[in-house]
Amino acid sequence: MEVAQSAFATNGIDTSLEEIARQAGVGIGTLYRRFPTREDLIAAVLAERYLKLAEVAMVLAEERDDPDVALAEWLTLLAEHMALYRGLSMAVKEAIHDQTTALGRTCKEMVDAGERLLERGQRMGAFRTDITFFDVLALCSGIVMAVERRSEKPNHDDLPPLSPYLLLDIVLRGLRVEDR
Amino acid sequence: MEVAQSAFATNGIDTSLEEIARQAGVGIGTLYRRFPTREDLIAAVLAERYLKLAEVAMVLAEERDDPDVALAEWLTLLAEHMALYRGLSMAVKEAIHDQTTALGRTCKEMVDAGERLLERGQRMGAFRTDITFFDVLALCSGIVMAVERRSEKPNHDDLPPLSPYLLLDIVLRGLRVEDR
DNA sequence: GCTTAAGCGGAGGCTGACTCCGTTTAGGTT
DNA sequence: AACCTAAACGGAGTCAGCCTCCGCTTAAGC
Repeated sequence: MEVAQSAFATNGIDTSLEEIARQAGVGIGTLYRRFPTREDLIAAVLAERYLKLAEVAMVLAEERDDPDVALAEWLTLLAEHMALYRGLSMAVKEAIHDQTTALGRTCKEMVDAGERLLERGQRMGAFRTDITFFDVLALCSGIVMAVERRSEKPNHDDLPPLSPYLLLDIVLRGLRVEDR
Repeated sequence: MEVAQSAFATNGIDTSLEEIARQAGVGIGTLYRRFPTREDLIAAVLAERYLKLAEVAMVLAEERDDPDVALAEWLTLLAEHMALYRGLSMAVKEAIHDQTTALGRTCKEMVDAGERLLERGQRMGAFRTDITFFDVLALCSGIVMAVERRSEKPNHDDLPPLSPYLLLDIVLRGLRVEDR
């Protein structure tokens, strides 16, 4: 079942639930009973990935002496995660502030781990102290949303590619304190 | 007619077109004949605002000696514009790269004016030269998207407010060259 | 007063979310 | 083995919104 749901990857997170049910060879009713909302399904699909991100945050906090590098690496992973399925970044952005949804609860640990990564950097004097981790998350999800093409228009001429890495780099520079 | 369309303001840019037609006291068919796509309608509603933004960009380029201040002021206006109607930032983001839509064409002048503002700053050595104006636009629209609450859940507890101004400030710092 | 073409409006077809209820299935009981 | 029951299943049905198409209205020209 989870397997078929990874069809998120090809059609984005807004794939019709009927389509998913069909591919999974299961009735639409069954799908809704197991996952009452789309977010429950997303959360189920992504749960292990979030645990991994939380772990990695802690590892980076220990292994990287430079908090700047640590945060940069972690945000890169987070951005790559959110870019996996079209529409995911928006869903995550909404969920992060809403612990009442399954997805929100699934993100919790990851968010906390990331927050510690930022606050450690702030204590070490690497980052501005007037920002919260929510600001950083907003920027990261904003970048991914901005880079996403909504639909795959076939002949949509080769646009300037809009690298999320460059945009992340800009943001990270903006997070650093002025005089280093 | 245009007047009724400013009901975008209350329900966001995704307001059902039938609802708009009803409020305008007009048939759905009539609405579609005048504005074949939703973007045509948005473009019509926003056209003068975009001209204004283009003008302002040119004024700022002359009046503000510091290109940093000029870009900051202009991006603030742009962000405020995109935050006017829920969903607008995403529509604009998509349209900017697609001159085949009415909205894309309406944005054109504004984008060009903003681009000159950035490039002037780059020539004056204020901004990194490895970025394009599309990067800046992406960050700006990303910020507005990230700050938007998708739906107005009534009792949605007072979340941390997530100021777009702070986020813009971060990005602007990131745009500046390292050693000033 | 009549003709005709442009403009109007809404019925209808389509898709997808979500619900509800009749049916199937499997486990336990005699 | 036959039966009972409760849980799991599946899809028909309802609703909303997008968009098209076609019959009707209206007004301008004769």
